[in-house]
Amino acid sequence: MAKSSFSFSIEDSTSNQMSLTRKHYPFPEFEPRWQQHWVGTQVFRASNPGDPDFRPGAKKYFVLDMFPYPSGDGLHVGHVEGYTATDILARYHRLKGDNVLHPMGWDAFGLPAEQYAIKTGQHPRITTERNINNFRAQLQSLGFSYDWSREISTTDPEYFKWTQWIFLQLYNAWVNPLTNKAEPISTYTGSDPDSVRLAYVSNKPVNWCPELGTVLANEEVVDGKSEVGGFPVERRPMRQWMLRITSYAERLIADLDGLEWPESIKLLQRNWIGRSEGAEVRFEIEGVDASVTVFTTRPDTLFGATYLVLAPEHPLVEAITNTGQLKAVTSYKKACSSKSDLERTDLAKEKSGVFTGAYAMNPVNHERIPIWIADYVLTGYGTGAIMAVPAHDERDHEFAVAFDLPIIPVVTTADAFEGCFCGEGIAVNSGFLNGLQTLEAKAKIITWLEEKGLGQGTISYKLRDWLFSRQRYWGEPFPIVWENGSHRALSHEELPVEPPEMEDFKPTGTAEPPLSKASEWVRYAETAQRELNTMPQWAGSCWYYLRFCDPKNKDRFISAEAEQYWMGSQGTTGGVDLYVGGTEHAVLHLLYARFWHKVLFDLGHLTTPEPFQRLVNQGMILGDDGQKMSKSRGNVVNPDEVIAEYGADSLRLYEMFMGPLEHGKPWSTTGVEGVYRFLARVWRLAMTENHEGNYILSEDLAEQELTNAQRRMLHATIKKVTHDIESLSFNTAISQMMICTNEFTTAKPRPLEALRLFLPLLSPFAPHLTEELWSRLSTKFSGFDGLASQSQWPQWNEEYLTVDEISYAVQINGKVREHITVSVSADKETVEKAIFSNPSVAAHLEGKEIKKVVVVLGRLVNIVVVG
RNA sequence: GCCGACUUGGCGAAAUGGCAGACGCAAAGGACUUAAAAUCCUUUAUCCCGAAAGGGGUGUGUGGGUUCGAGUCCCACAGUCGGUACCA
Repeated sequence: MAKSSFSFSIEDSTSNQMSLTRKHYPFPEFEPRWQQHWVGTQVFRASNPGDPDFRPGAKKYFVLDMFPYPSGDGLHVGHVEGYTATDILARYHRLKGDNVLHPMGWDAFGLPAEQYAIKTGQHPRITTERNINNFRAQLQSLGFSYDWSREISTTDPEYFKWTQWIFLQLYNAWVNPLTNKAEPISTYTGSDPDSVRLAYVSNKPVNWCPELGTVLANEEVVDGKSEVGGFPVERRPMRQWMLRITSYAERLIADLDGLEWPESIKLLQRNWIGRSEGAEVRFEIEGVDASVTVFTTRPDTLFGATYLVLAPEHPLVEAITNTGQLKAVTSYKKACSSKSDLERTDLAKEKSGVFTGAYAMNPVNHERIPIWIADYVLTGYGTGAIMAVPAHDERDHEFAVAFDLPIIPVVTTADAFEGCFCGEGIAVNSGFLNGLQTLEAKAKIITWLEEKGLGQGTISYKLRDWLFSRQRYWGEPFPIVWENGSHRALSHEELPVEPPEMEDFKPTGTAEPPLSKASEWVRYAETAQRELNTMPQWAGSCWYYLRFCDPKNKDRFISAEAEQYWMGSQGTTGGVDLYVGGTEHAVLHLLYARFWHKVLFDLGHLTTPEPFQRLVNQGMILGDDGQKMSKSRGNVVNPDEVIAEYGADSLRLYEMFMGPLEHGKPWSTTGVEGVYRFLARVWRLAMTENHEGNYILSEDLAEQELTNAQRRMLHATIKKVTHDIESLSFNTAISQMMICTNEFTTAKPRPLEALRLFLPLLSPFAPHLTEELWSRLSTKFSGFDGLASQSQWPQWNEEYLTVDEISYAVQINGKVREHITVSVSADKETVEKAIFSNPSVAAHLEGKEIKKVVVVLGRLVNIVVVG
């Protein structure tokens, strides 16, 4: 920012008058004025069915931003990019007459506020409120057309009351395997409802982060370290709430097909869910009345299985280990459990493991094969046990080589390979499978296993159930109490469960959550205590898009009418019409929200199966050095400073002009100056400075018929901007508006009709400038009634786009040699005739033999010659 | 390792298989001005021939292919940036 000609910035801030005269156009005066007007008169309020001003004929358009976490750092230029894109769409659809829902709110629970509170002693509610006020002011200073009457915060008891209510829906539901849908738990007829609830308690090992004093979801652990802060994470068993998202794995994959999402994001979700088809095979254990079931994707290689490996935590390990190996097995298990995930990953290069002393029988050939334990087999995936086929699996191969275990090839291929071969081929050394292709062999062995009752075809998923509790203060408390060691739900009437007022919410240093210190709050009744965990930050963002449809509803999380209207299908699979946000939420937020939505859909609370019909990821804005913006690099651009220097419209327009929305792109301050100059040129289309230095309407303006060229330019611009907005190609829409503006800057007199058509086109991009010009023009001329924000999107007329003559490029062997102008109505023969009668074309063809002539009407002619 | 995205002037970029570089930035020259800023006009991929007007060659990461014609489609390779990582 220091660079450039603005060396009087100190004076600017002390003398308002100075700064006003120095700007290319007086945005510091009118931008705040219009922002106040829009907010004050609720210009962008959306009406719901049943509201007095509701227009039943209007199409609905729900355009949503990923709502921000209101951090203390304030708004980032990256926020501005996505929010400007959606604002353009919202304003465009309003001008087209649609009923537009464009809301904003705050994802305000979360660890940073709590950690800041611990450091400063201020209650997170205070800092959160302050940050929200700051964020709201910043968003309003950009002129975003949100319906502020629908503002919500996840920390508001009126909001999290319903977050807790949805949790109870999950708690009180199960997935009926017959229908594959969630149903009320009352339809479950088994003996142990707690074992099938969608929200359940688990004591399995979880990701515990001692530094943060909380457990984390798998998704929040990166390379064995916490995603937030990068602290080491270890695995330890703890009593935790889990959500049974795995019951929805299949549908979460299948329903991606109908969504207008980037293919790369769909792929990311598919990979995360990690569906793999294979088989479970049962191996009898020698000398013990037990069997091990393994999961494999290559049942066709069963004849090549030369040993089994169990995860160290596998429940059978103790029962099968023989006395001779007991010591080795116990110490290996201990070593594994004390290792953090980080160490386990670090040591992954060397395979380790120990022999249990037990043997299993390979069901196909009755071979006696040893059973090992090793930490390269994970307890949470498949059955926690594998059959090792070292000839055809790299990990098994490496392990077999390290521990000198037999390697039997059972698949051949014509291609040469080194070490082990993992691809598909022809089965050998495999008894009744010999000679079969891998695909056929798989089918045959699965049938065989199923007939003999030794196993069956099955599908396994990488996706794990969602660890849903955190040991934090600043989150939604669970609507659960414990009594005599068992849990039960609170009734709807007892919601919301608000967190207790606490002075000290520091981590306890143990696995006990901070809420344990609020002893009065914890004591629910004589014999009942409240659940001490809180929900993760994702909870609030899982359903906020629904609440925006009906934010003030006291009786329901969303009314049926509002849900059907705003989330309704209108010919698509339904949901939010456009959702814009960063790729960082590709698997976490977007998967969790889809899961909750499907549960609520199954239970009859919603009418569509997916929340977000169309998703677009904005690219990252980099510093002017091409690196990711960060405080340590010192390349962070502060939106407030850009607004002060060039205005909100310039910032909005620049971020849209930088390049395609989806791409990452580096910041350039001189680039901002470029669009700033463009906006100043638009200003001067209508305004001029008088002798006193005041802006007045330009004398060049006149009720003057457009020339054909001017009309063509305007209508071409309407057409291109319309198409480009719908395809989110904002950069090319802006360049077309620049071309159009340049055409009119020199026009004298300047037809007012041009401004009547042009200003609405620009208004979604630069709403303040267009509003101001519209208003000033209305003082003297007709056709500028009301607000520009509430005017009409113009319609182009194809007739005006036509031209009389077209310049054809004449290519000879693909190289352009001449340009020849021909009437637009000329047919193929006429064009050919015109070209061959041209003397300079003839000169090029001198002494050559014409092999072929290609005429592309309206574009070019290619003459293929030899010689 | 695996998966994905990307690669076009000095820079950000544009181009339904049809005249590559629109639009903007930066740079250079000019007009206006006492001067500057602002504004306006002109030039600007690159090499060669020419005093000039003009003409010709080469060019979209690299190498092949399809086509009358490829930045765009196909194959192989390289580089950059994301994501992921013993998932059997």
